[in-house]
Amino acid sequence: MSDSISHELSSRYDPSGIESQIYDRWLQRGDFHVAATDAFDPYVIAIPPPNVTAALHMGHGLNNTLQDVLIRFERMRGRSAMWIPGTDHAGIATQNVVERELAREGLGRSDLGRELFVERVWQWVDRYGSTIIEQLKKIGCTCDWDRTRFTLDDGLSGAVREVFVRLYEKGLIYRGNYIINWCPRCRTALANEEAEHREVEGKLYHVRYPLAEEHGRFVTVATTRPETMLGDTAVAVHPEDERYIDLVGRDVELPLVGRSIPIIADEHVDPEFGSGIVKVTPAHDPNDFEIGLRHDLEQVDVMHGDASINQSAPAAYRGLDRFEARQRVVDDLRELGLLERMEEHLHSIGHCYRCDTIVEPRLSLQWFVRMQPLAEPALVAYRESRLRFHPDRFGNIYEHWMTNVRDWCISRQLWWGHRIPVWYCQECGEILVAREDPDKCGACGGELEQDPDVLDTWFSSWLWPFSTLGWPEDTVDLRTFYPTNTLSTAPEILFFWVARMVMAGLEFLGELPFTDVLLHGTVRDARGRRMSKSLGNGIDPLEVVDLFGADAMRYTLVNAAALGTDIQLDNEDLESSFRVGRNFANKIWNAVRFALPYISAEDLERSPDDVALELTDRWILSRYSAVTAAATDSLARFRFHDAAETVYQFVWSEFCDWYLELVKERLRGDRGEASRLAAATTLSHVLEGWLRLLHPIMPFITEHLGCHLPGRTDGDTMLFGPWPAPSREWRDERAEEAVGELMELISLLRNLRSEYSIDPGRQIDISVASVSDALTEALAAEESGVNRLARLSALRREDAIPEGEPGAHGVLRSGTELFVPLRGVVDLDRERERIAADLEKLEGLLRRARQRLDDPNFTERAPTEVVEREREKRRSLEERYVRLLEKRAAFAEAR
RNA sequence: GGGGCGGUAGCUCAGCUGGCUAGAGCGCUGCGUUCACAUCGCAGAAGUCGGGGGUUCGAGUCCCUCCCGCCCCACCA
Repeated sequence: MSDSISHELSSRYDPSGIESQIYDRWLQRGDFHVAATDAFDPYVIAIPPPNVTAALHMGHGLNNTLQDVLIRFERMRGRSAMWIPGTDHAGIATQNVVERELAREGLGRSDLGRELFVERVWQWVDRYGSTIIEQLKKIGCTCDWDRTRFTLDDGLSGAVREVFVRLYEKGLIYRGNYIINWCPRCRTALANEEAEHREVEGKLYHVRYPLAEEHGRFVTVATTRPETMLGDTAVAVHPEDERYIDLVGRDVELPLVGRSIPIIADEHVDPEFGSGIVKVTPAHDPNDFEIGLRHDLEQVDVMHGDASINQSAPAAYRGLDRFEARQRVVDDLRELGLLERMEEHLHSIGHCYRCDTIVEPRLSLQWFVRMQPLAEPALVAYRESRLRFHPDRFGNIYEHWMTNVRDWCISRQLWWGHRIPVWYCQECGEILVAREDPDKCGACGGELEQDPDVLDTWFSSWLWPFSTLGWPEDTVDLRTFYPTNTLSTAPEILFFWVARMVMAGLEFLGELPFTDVLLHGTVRDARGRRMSKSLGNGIDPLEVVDLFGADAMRYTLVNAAALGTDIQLDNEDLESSFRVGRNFANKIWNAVRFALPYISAEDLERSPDDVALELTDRWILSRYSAVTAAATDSLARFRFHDAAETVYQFVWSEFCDWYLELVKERLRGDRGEASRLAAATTLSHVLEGWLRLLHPIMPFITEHLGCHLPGRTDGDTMLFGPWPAPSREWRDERAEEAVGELMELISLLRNLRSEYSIDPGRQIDISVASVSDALTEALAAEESGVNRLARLSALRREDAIPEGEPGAHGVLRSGTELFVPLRGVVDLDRERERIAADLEKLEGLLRRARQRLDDPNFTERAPTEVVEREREKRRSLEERYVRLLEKRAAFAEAR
């Protein structure tokens, strides 16, 4: 029966077909859905909603694998694990995509008008919006798809509206004219965080402004944006700057423009920088804006929304793009002899995070959220350790941002998004902010017009952990699943999203939205560059899934993702990048394929405690127990890499390389029924156990093989555990010591074979003496296994190793000696060399051990167990040393 | 200008609270295909843990300093 199954399994693991079949089965059974009414000890993750425009990239692959590992792990541990999926409407990004599509038809958004355009975006979303959701399924994500949400659906829009109104009523939302970051290409305001500052090699222009009423005298100002001088309304010096104190109060004549502007004194000016005189453009620079307020200066905005020069500037510059205008201004200044000099200047300037256009700081009437009152509780939660970051260093970054938080510009001059719920009365100017759309002015009954702008995308995302659960309604879902537990995301959206969610959760629900924030590393290419569309160095996760399977990809990612570190993959050599995972899947496959014919449903049900365990069984059970504890602890602490590595080493190096090899003959019944039963029982138990340990990381192959174990069917699943919980009673140091020495013996014999070029097929006789108790026990239990693995024809126990006979010598750590007679083939010189080398190494170790133990500081101050370990080490080293000395003496005489 | 991260084998990286002879995978060298796996097995070579100083009985691990990469934040025009 089981034999026939094993024949179905080919010698190579081929994930294609298997994965989708298994996933469909899970879906059909509704295995990922958790109803609030049945929830037990919920464990909840809200997915970072990918943009609807997104296609899966490796960053998603990594992040969602990690979340799925956590969800599966907790689900197997018996908790109601619920993972809320969904997508983000991604205001700017999505509008851009659709505008590009329109452009190909030769249309602009204004050709359609607002309503048709938004209609068009919805069509696009309906058509492509679920792409990434389908892709997440391919990599095995077990989201509760029934709960899939979209930041622009009715429920979430309601939450956004409620929040806007509440904050407005509380005085935390206001409208005002301030300098914001303006993207001239997207033609919208951006938040501070949405302007990415990068160092750029620019120029610093030193320009002479002639003093009014004093011909031939100038002041020199420095600027990196000469075109903004068209909007200058003052020139400023530091109030204590001796050099210019006499100038304060006089006027200069603004070149090219011709208006007179005052020279003022302001603290902000740094007398050390440049000439110590600064031009003041209140409408185009945040500092100048502040200076302007202090000195009641006029604000002259010289640009249109697309950053071309507007009517406020002299005719010669109108209509020019800001960079053309810059060149023209510089040329004209030079011609007038007013350009004193130009120098190279490295400075950092903002770029639009969506289209990379250089943003223009610009005066603009926008809506803002007052952040400080929201930040305070968010800071306290962190300081009281109710909110934890992994790795914890991100806590500092969070704290710094929260402490220096600035108001949030939330209005966007776009059409795609949540319309700002504000109406302006056309008659009396009354401003209405309302939960329900009003039709007449409440004050005068006049006509109303709604604010044309929409809200920042993040203004809906920051509500995600509770808006997805039905807030502001008081739903069962909300009461059951909020707060969520873990948030996993990339560090770059710590401010955009994570920090703001914390603030929103505390403000609107009075409770943190999650307790643990996991910030994973960045996926990079072989040269260490971040993977990106523009560099074309990305890896398509679906291609990897097609080539090697989702399990191989997941294992590789998890294995590479040590907490807080970036991971490097080679986009030009996928095989080398994902080989680890692929090979491991194949190893698992073959281990099970080997085991299947020997185990039965009864073996699987029987407890190892109910059979006559032999040493090898006790050893693997002990190791299994230790590994399970370690892996469980690692997963609970977000140390995915450790968990993956621990189980990998156990499965490959201990279970496959040693346990399976040792029990082969027992499984065939060569050592009697009782022995066979113990082996089959232990094997079944441990095998299924580690399949479960691996399930969160490699869900498909483990589920597939798990369902092929005897007595198991497609109706069974690993999804709901149980998570392995081997008895602590199985920990057996004695067995680990004995089998450990057995492995040491076999390895040494293999080493000698290799060193002496003994034909691998040839069986040899060896002798052992001074055999330790542990090895005695191991040999009693596994002599035939040793004979097979080391290819021995005989293993003779002697009182002493024969002296003077030609052969190879070795001493194990315990002091056990072994001798391989090499009649006729031995090379005496070679053996002397080998012994000398061993002696030298031992001498070094022994010297260090003795030095330590001779130092009373060490024996008195170090913990007793450390001292004890050191003594044991010295004892072992001395014993081996002495034995080897004897060998050397014996060889000295041998000819 | 602040803040942070990294520098461990040829390559990519582990090494969490200081304590067995510093590990893994890949690569490399040699050997090995009779029954789970060549996507394999066995054995091997390979490391001044970036440099220097300090704390300690003991430092890859803690402190200082320097060098070399990288990142984040910041209103030096």
